[in-house]
Parts: sequence; C-alpha cells; structure tokens
Amino acid sequence: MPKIGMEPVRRLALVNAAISEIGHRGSLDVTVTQIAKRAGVSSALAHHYFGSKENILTAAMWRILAMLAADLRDAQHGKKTPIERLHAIVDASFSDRNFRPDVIAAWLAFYVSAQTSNDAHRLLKVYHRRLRSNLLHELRPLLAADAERVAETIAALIDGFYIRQALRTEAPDGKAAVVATKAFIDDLMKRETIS
Amino acid sequence: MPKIGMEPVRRLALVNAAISEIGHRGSLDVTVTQIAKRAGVSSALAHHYFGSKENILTAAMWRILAMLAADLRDAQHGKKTPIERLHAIVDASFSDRNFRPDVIAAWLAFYVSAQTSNDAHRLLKVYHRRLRSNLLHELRPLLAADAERVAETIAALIDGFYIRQALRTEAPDGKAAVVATKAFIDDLMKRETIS
Amino acid sequence: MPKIGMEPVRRLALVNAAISEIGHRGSLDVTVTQIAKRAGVSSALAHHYFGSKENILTAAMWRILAMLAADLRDAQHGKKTPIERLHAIVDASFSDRNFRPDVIAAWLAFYVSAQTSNDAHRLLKVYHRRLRSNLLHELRPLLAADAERVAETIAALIDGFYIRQALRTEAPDGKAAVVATKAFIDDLMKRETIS
Amino acid sequence: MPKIGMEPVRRLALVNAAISEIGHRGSLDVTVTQIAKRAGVSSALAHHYFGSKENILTAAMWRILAMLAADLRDAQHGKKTPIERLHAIVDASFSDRNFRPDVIAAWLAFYVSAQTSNDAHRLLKVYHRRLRSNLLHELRPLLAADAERVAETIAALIDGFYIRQALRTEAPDGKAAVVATKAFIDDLMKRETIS
DNA sequence: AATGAATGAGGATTCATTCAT
DNA sequence: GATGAATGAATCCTCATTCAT
Repeated sequence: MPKIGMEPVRRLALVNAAISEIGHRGSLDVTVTQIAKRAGVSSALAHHYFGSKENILTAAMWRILAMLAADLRDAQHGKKTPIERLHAIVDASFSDRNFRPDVIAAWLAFYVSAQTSNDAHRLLKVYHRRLRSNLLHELRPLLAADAERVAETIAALIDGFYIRQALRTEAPDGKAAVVATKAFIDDLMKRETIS
Repeated sequence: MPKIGMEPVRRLALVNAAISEIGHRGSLDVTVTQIAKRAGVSSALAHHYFGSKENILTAAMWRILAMLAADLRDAQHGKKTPIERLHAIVDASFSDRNFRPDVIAAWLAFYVSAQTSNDAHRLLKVYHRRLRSNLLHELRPLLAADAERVAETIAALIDGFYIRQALRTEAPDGKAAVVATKAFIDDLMKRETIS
Repeated sequence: MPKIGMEPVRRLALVNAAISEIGHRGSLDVTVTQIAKRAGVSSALAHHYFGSKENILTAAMWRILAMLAADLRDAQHGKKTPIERLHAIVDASFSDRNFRPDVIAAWLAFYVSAQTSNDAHRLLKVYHRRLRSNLLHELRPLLAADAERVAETIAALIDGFYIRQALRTEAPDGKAAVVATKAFIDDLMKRETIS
Repeated sequence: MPKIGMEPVRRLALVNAAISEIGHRGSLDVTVTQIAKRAGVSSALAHHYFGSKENILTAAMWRILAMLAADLRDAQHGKKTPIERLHAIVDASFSDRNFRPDVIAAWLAFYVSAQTSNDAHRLLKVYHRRLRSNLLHELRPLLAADAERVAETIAALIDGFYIRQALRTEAPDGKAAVVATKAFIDDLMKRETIS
C-alpha cells in the first residue's frame, strides 16, 4: 500500500473507469459513485482529485482523443506517399484500440454533451480541426480545388461509421469500415488519374 | 371546453413539445415537467397519456422518423431514373425540414438512448433498414456486387454529416452536405460507366 | 384531507417550523429535512414550495420581522404623547410574543447570516431603518440635535438585551429589559426638563 | 527545520488563522481545511494539535476574550476616579484593536455557537461576569441600589453596538459608539449629582 | 379530462476525521 | 513533527411518478 504519489495513479484509474462505465451504460448518465466504485475508490476521492463530475468526464474525453491522436501519429509514421498516409488515417480511426464498443459509446455520448458543455464542445472541435488538417495536408497535392470538400466527406464518413456502429449488437466491424473508406479514397484517385 | 377527443390532441402536443424541448436543451436530459409545460399541460397529464417518460421520448423519436420517411416517399415520387431517386433520398435527408438544429440534436440524443432503450434501438434499426433497402433498390441495377458496400457508405455519409452538424454553432449547412453526398454518388457512377 | 389550496398552509407551516427548529437548535445550521419533518411534510415538498433552503430561512426571518412590526404598530396605537409611544416601542420589543428563546436565537442567527446572505442583510437593514425612524419620530420633538444619537443608543440597547439574552439558561427576562430601557429614556427626559 | 517546540507556534498560528478566517467568511461556517491552509499547515496537523474542529474554535474565542481582557486591564491602569475607569472600559471595548470587522463577526458567531457548545457558552459567561464585575466595582460607590441595573444596561449597550456594527458595510465607527456610551454614563452621573 | 399535492429514491458535493508513512 | 490519502456520513436538491379530487 504505497501512500504517496497516488494522485496520478488515481486520476488515471478514475478516467479509465469513467470511459468503461460510460461504455458499459452506453451514455453519460453515469454516477460518480459508479465510476469511483469501478476505480476501486470512494466517490469522495473522485471529487477530491477532480473537483466535479464534469471534470472527470472531460478528462475521459480528453484521454480518448489523445489515444486517437497518438495512434494517428504512429500510423502515419514512415508512410511515404499521400495515399499511404490517407490510408493510415483510416486504419488508425478504425483500429481495434479505438473502434471498441465502449469507446464508441463514449464518443457518441460526448457528441451529445457537446451541445451543452463548453469543455466537450471545445475538445471535439480540436479533434475535428486536427483530422481536417491531417486530411487536407494529403489531399491538397492530389485534388487542388476539391480538397476541402473531400476532406469534409472523408471526415463525415469516419464519424458516420462510428455512429452507425453504435446500433450494432455484434462486435464492431472495423474491417468493413476500413474497406469502404479506402474504396472511397481509391475511387477518387482513380478518377483524378483518368481525367 | 370539449371533453371528448382530447387524447390525440394532447398526445400530439406532448410529442411536439418533447422534440422541441430536446432540441432546445440539446440532450435527452429533459424533465417531464419541462415537456408538459411546453405543451401547456400538467406533468401528471403527460403521465396519464403516456404512462412513463420513456414512452414520451419513444413517441417523439417515432414521429421524427415518420416525418423523414414521409419526406423520402414524397421526394422519390415521380422520379424516373435510379440516379434521380438516389438524389431524391439525399435531398430529403438534408432538407430544411429535417436538417434542423433541434431535430439533429434530438436525432443524436436518440442514438445515445438506443444504447439503453430497446424501443429506441428498435426504431433506429427500422430507419436503418428502410434507408438501406431504399438505397439498395437503386444501386443494385447500377453496381451489382458493390451495391451493399456502397449503400452502407452512403448511409454512413448521411449520418456522418448529421453528427458533424451537431458541433457547428452556425445554422446547419444542408446544401454543402447535399453537394458532397451527390458528388460521391456521381463519381461512383462515372467510374462504373468508364470501366 | 383537503387537496387544494394547500400552498399557503404548507408555506406557513414550513416557516413556523423553520423558526422553531432554528430556536431549538440555536443556530441556522438546520437541515431542510429537520424543518420539513417538524412541519409534517417531506423535504421534497419544502423545496417544491420554496425552491431552496435559503428561501425558507429568509421567509422565516421575514415573518419574525413582520410579527415585530405588527406588534409595534399595535402597541403605539392610541398612545398620545411621545414618551408613551417610546415606551410602547420598548414594550413591544420585549413582549412575550417576541422576546422568546427561539425567536431570540433565530434573530441572532440571522444577524450572523447577514454577513453572508444578501437577503438577510437587506431584511435586517429594513428593520433597522424602521426602528430608527420610529424612534426619531418621537425623539425629535423632545431632543432636537441629540435625537439621532439617542435613537442609535436606544436601538443598540434593545439589540444588546436581545443578544445577552441568548446566553441565559433561564427564561428570558423581558421585564428587566423593559425596566432598564425605560429608565434610560426617562432619565434622559428628566435631564432635558431640568436643564 | 527545528523539530522541537513547534507545538506552541502551530497552535498560535492555527488560532489566529481561525479568527481571520471566521472574520473573513463572516460566520463560523469555516472548514478546518481553510483554517489550516491560512496557517500554512495541513488539516491533519490541525487535528493533531486540537483534536477537533470545535476545540480550534473554542481556542479562537478564548484568545479574543483574552485580548479584550488584557486591553481592559491596560486601559484602566493608572486611572484614578471611577468615572475615568468606566470611560476606560468603554474606550477599550471600542478600540481599533477590538472593534474590527473580523473580530466583530467572530464575536457574533461565537454568541450563536454558545447556544450549542458548552465551551463557547462557558467562555462568554466568563466575559459577561468579568465585565459586569468591572462595571459594578465602579458603579457601586456612585449609584448604590441602581448599580446592578445600570451595569446590565451598559453591558447591553456595548454588546448592542457590536451587533449593530455587523450590519454596516462601511468601516466600524468606534468613535460614535464611544461617544454614545460615555454620554449615557455622564448623563447618569449628572442626574445623580443633581438629585 | 385534468391537476395540485406529495413523496421516495437517488445524486453531486462537502467535510471532519483517521491513518499509514 | 507533519502530511497526503482516503472515506463515511451528511446535506441540498431534483425528478419521475402516484393519488385524491
């Protein structure tokens, strides 16, 4: 029973517990007590470290986005051509680590809370901007004028597969999403090449 | 003060009030009292007619889907070619009547509640199936083997534009969504024609 | 079991219960549950009618001051000379109805809460102004220049007897307070007459 | 970092912090954590030295009363006549050191807690007795039979000015309180001399 | 048909207090 | 001597739901 330096340990445990609990319940309607219990601590401790329930949830969202961002970076690393890097974005978005039922459920729940919470709204905006800028960076050399619209389309496709996933009772099918999204990209390129 | 035939009037008023209130608050965290007040009745009456809060919300979702279904039917009416009918689906999905901030917010909220509520889950499944079957009906003659995947992709695109809309602070941009989705469809056709 | 028009009944019961409970506990550290129980209702109902704990306590203070104001009016009624009216103010201030342990305890507690709560501060200010204006009205004809200072002194004397009462374990001794305060007033007048 | 003799240092720091904090917040609703933070130590240490929150508060009250007692002693020192010594009591009571907003607020708060806490009650009783005995010592030679009542009146006047001070938003006006109280005493003496 | 009255069951949050180090 | 870690107990407040009228 270490008695010092517990703060980072507890914070991480609570954030992970929050993500799990949100995924488990399928909504942001989780209680601090549920999260705390899952993390193996009292709800009072959760408040001690985070100050409020909203802070816990924001930290959870932050963590999900950070995981995705890290994966995106890793996936693009070493890729040479724009097409390869676009594919890498798709792969990372639907990787087993991110395209999990509980993460998807949390993701969706955060979209809802962005209607109300400034923190949630800001974090999701950051994700949007980052994804958009990543996509544009690869698309511009290939498409010129259409790059913006196509970036929006790819982003919508990714989010669309996420939200539709939320309705499946079976395990998420990342493979299918990857295939479909890449097909969209590849078709696009073929057309550009041809014309 | 007629004493008869109030039931349908009240039910409709409550359902509309529920949709408005959900849109207004941006989440399913609305109270029965808020809905009832908006409908101009007491919360007790809301329970009298619907039995429970969940039933009110389910009825609200049902109504949104019904509106969309009707629009789809209307939009496709009179259209001759498969392409025209596909375009009509897109037009209806992003029409001013359906692609409104409050409807989008409600839509999103229902996706979340589908994780928990059987009713919500079932209703959204119906919408999915219907959209999918509509799309397939037009795509099969054109694409043969790829029809299934493309149908999924178009559906994801539509849902993706909806969910991304939820983050905008400005008014929804249905036009842009229509343009992007139709561009996707048209590109697809061009490719098929070419090859 | 009357089922309509309960609101005023409940509100009054809750306010009285609040005063009793504050007196009983000797401080504003009473819970809504305690007050509600004493009033024979649930704490939820207390919130339903008052919205918040602070509102209940403010209403309680308001009532105490209203009772005192009414007594003051009654006591002065029919009194002819300024001296008689001054005596009446003193009599009312220390009457059995107002100079009760629970009212005194509540009074004191409100003075403390006036440091924090705007409502409490405002209400006590009103009481101060009213007492002062009452006193000045009688003192001006008698004392001219000194009236202001003497009014302050009499007011302080009244509040002083109240606060000191809070320390007694025996029943409040309104008589002694009346005697002492009137003696102060009478001495003053004698001096004025003599000089 | 001396390891010995910290106890008195810490105790004093905590008591002073308690007085400041009570004055700052305007009520006894201060947390041990707030007091400890102001004293620059952990709340656990506060408990280590005082055992409980109530003990801290009692010690704080004890200190306020001790300060006042010391001032009273000093003020009376060297004064020859009873009147001079009475004036000295008044001066000390409303001196800048004692008649400060935070001390007044703490004072008032202690009166409230005397309703509940035996310790607080006992301490305030001691103050009452001491003031009374001081006053009586000077008044007896001058007033004989009325001395008791007049002592009570002066004491009430002092407490009354204190409590009324609690409502002011401006700085305390010790001068005015001194003038009024001395005027009361002097009038009394004049009357005695005359009759 | 309609509602005011009423409540039980939570849920977020606070805080004095304890304990191991 | 000193503190970070941890919690149980309370407290305010909300809300879906029921019921008598």
